[in-house]
Amino acid sequence: MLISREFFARPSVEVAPDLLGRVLEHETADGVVAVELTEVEAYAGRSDPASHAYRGKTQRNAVMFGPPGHAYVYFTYGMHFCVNMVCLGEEGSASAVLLRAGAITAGEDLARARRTRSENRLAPRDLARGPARLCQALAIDRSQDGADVCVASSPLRMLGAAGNPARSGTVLARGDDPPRPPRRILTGPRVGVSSAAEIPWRFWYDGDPTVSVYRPHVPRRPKLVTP
DNA sequence: ATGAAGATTGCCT
DNA sequence: GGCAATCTTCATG
Repeated sequence: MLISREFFARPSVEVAPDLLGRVLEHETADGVVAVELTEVEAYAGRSDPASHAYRGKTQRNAVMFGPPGHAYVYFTYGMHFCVNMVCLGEEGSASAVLLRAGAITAGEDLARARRTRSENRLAPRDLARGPARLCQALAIDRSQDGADVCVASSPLRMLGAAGNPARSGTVLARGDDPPRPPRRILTGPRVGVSSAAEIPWRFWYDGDPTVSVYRPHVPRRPKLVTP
């Protein structure tokens, strides 16, 4: 079941905890990989010093200023991609939710192949444990920037989870997972942000092994040049 | 034009 | 726990 655009047309702080347990699916020529979200972070946009949208609209963050239900993908540290879901706060607020981690629910072999660097076999919990790892497992890059996740024809789409309220009471088809019991959601400071670090806008499933480890922001030392 | 910092990760000691 | 990798974006001169 596809998630509606109205779902995303709320402040990101409301959307973020609601995204836990939802499934992001990406279909490419190689196949489908899906991830059930276990950790997210809300960014408020223009009013949030930690948001990429804080200083206004640029070429990079333009999608965040557009309609909700689209993917904002950015490139960082010269090698990593991270994906957000655009939400709606106040008009033009450019709020979004960063997808930080999840559990692979489909296409595990393909996800592992994309994530594998060395000979070591990655454990399932490590396939999408962290925002850049999640993108790598799903093969998300800047070409998915602006993708609409609310239409069935999109290669990148957001689905409701098995056992979510919309499906309770329906007869499960053979092979479907049974509904799961509700899970406790914890909240705390966002990972690696230098400003507004005290605001608890990170949400995750208590005790879930796929949730990334918390790290406070640490400024990197300037490159040292010795003549 | 130039430089510093970054919503991170993996490998090293 | 420390640090390098790697490059885009943004701010400043």
